[in-house]
This record gives sequence, C-alpha cells and structure tokens, in this order.
Amino acid sequence: MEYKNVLNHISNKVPLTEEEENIIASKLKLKHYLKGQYIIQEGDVNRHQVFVVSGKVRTFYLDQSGKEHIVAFGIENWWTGDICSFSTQTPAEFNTQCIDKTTVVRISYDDMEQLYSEVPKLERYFRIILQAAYGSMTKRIIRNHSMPAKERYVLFTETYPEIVQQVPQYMIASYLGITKEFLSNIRSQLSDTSKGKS
Amino acid sequence: MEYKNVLNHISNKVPLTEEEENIIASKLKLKHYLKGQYIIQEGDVNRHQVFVVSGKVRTFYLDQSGKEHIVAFGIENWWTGDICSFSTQTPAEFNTQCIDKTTVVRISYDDMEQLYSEVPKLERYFRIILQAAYGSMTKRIIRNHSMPAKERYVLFTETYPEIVQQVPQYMIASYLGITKEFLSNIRSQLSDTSKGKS
DNA sequence: CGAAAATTTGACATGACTCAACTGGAGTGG
DNA sequence: CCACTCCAGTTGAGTCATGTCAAATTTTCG
Repeated sequence: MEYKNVLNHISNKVPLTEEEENIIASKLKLKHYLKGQYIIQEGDVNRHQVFVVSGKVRTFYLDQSGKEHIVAFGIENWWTGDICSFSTQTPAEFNTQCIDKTTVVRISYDDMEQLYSEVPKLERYFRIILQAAYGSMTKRIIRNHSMPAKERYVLFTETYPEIVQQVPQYMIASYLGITKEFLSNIRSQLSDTSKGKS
Repeated sequence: MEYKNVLNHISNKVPLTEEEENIIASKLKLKHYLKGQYIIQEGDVNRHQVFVVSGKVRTFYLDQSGKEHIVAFGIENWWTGDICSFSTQTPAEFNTQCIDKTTVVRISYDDMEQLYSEVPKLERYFRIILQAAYGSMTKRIIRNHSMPAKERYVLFTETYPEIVQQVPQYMIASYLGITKEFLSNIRSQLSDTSKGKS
C-alpha cells in the first residue's frame, strides 16, 4: 500500500515495531490532488502534516505586489507544507500547490498530537528531520549571501537534478531569489561557455 | 545557580519533574569566555550543544574571498552554535565567537544522546525548538527575497532592538546580507526622513 | 492547428557593491 | 593631558549585478 513510503522513511531514522507501524498507519490518510490544486492556502490554518508520496508540490509566498516567492519544493518522500502554521495552528502565510498530479499522505493535528504520546519515538524522528531541514535552510541563506546567482544556479542543478528537470524554470528562478529573465540570461551564458571557445 | 536558565527554558515547553531536572543538571557544564574567544571553530567537530546564559555570540561563515557572513546571533537564553556539525558530528562550516564576555552552559554529544534516552521529553523539547527555528529561518529567506534592504533593516530593528543596541553595525549588515557601507547609507536616509521635510 | 504558458532577448533602470579617503571615538602610554 | 593608534562608522565616485518592461519566440498540449 501507499503507506509504505512514510513508514519506511520513519523506520529508517527510528526503527519501528510492527505494532507501532500499525498505530501510525491507522492515523494516515491518503489524498490525491490534480495539477494546480492547493493543499494549503494562505490564510487558512494548516491542519495537517503532509508527506508527498508521488508527484511534486511547491510552497510559495505572495508578496504585497503580487509576486510569488518559492519557499520550498516538495517531491517524493519529503514532508512539506507550512510547518509554522501547523505547529502553532495559526493562519498560514504560505500556499502549497501541486505542480503535477500528486498523492500525499497526511496526519491531522489532533491525530499527530495523539501519535506523539502513543509512539514517542516520533518525537525523535521529527527532531532529526527538523535538524537536517534547519541545517539546510541555514546553508541556503549563507549561499544567497555569499555566492552570485550564476553559481547558486549551478549548485542547485548539481544538488537537485530531478527538480531542475521536472519543474518550470521560472519556479527555480523564484526559489533562487532571482527573476526568470535573469535566470534565462544565466543559462544562455552557461551554454555559450560550454560550447567551444572559438 | 546558573543552570536555572536552561532548566526553566526547557520546563516552559515541557514540564519536568524534579528528578528529571536533576538528571539533566548532572550533564550540564558551565563555561566562561572572554570577548573575542571562539566557542566553535570552522573545521572542528562541534562536540557540544551550547546554551547562552549571559553575554552574546555570533555564528559566521568565512567565504573563499575571506568575507564574513553572519549566520545567527546568540543572546541570553538562546541555543546557539553549528547544529549541523553537532548533529552529524562532522567538521563545522561555521565559527561561533563571543562578541562580549559570555557564559554558556553546554552538553556534550555523548551526554546528549544519553539524556535523550533517560529523559525522552527532551526529544519533544528540541523538536518544538527546532520547529520554531526552522519557521523563522524560512521567513528570513523570504524576506531576503521579497523586501529591499532598507525595509529588512527596519524590520530587524523592530524585531530585535536589543541586538541592534548591543552589536556593532557591521555585523548587522552582514546578518542582513548587505555591506556595512550600504547599511550606513540606509541609516542616513532613515535619519534624514525622520527629520522635518523642509 | 491554435491558444496559452514558458522561455528568450534586448534596451534601459537601479539597488547594492567596491574602493578609497575621511571622521570620530576609545583606549593606551608617555 | 596630549599624541598615537585602532576600530567602527561615514561619505562619495564609479561600477556591476540584477531588476523592469515589453516584445518576440518557442514549447506544450487540448
């Protein structure tokens, strides 16, 4: 079944007994979305922890002038969504939208709290996940501050080749914090230099 | 004693029994630093989780050209240091240095692991802390992408007035991702407009 | 095929950086 | 108490990275 993905992901960090797996599985709900559908909308409280089983999503912020800023992508076997809204149960500042047909598994806030008490190992699991996520966010900020856009783009293509192939360029530009026009410019520079130096 | 700060901070999120407090306290070590001393140096493995009791520290990255980029400040009652290095026990990419005379409480990696098994509540505590930290990192990235430097600076002064007063300007510039000269420029613009419009 | 979405291109504008010189404390020591 | 130095902050001229806007082109897909 589709729950295997999540359960494996958890078991990898924090081995689970069969009973624990069953308890967790009992709280999981499968959900299907079409391309373009919103999983979470700005202003709503995010009532679910969301794990992407297949497909891909993006989480973005809409600024006053109506520009989109991509906060994060979510692909197979990643947790996604507005953690801040979920953990404080306050209105989300971000939108999470499906880039493609997407299947997720989710856990409601109340079920999650109950799970934490029934399977305390999950606290450890999410602590570990969050440590890694926090570390990579930190590095992302530092890169934004210390590397020019061209290098950031190259690094991104090396780090997440799947994402580069699968999502439209303008979203990658937004994730990197540059305009789509400028990314286009960068790409043409890169393809020029990769051709001979005649 | 000086351990009260940490223990209170933990108890606030995750109420502790007296016995649990004692177990935790038994692993805590107090440490004093002078202005300018390093708590963690790039390249070393960060073997301690560090909590600032008094004073202030900064964590920064040194890029290839030798420029400093401030990752985070740490002030009273904040956890600080290179989480990534600590959690993976690999060499740190960042330096953590005291801006002033500073007192910290720390827990070694091994003790921390042992604590997690003796006082599982700590997993929950750090999960909660990390959720908040991750959320604020996310917002920091989005602000960098969606607001011009002047607004970011104003927001920073409103959010962390203590830090603005206590640390040198050039560090704040670095934290915001701009040069000290440009921050100086911004500040003079701000003080001009606050004076009459003659 | 045809329309909408994504990407590219180019002219022009600007926010932010660099570099270098200058100002103004805060020690320090004679 | 002055002279000297050191460090933080300021100022200004010139430059560069990246943004804006508008149009052209290519790709996607019903």
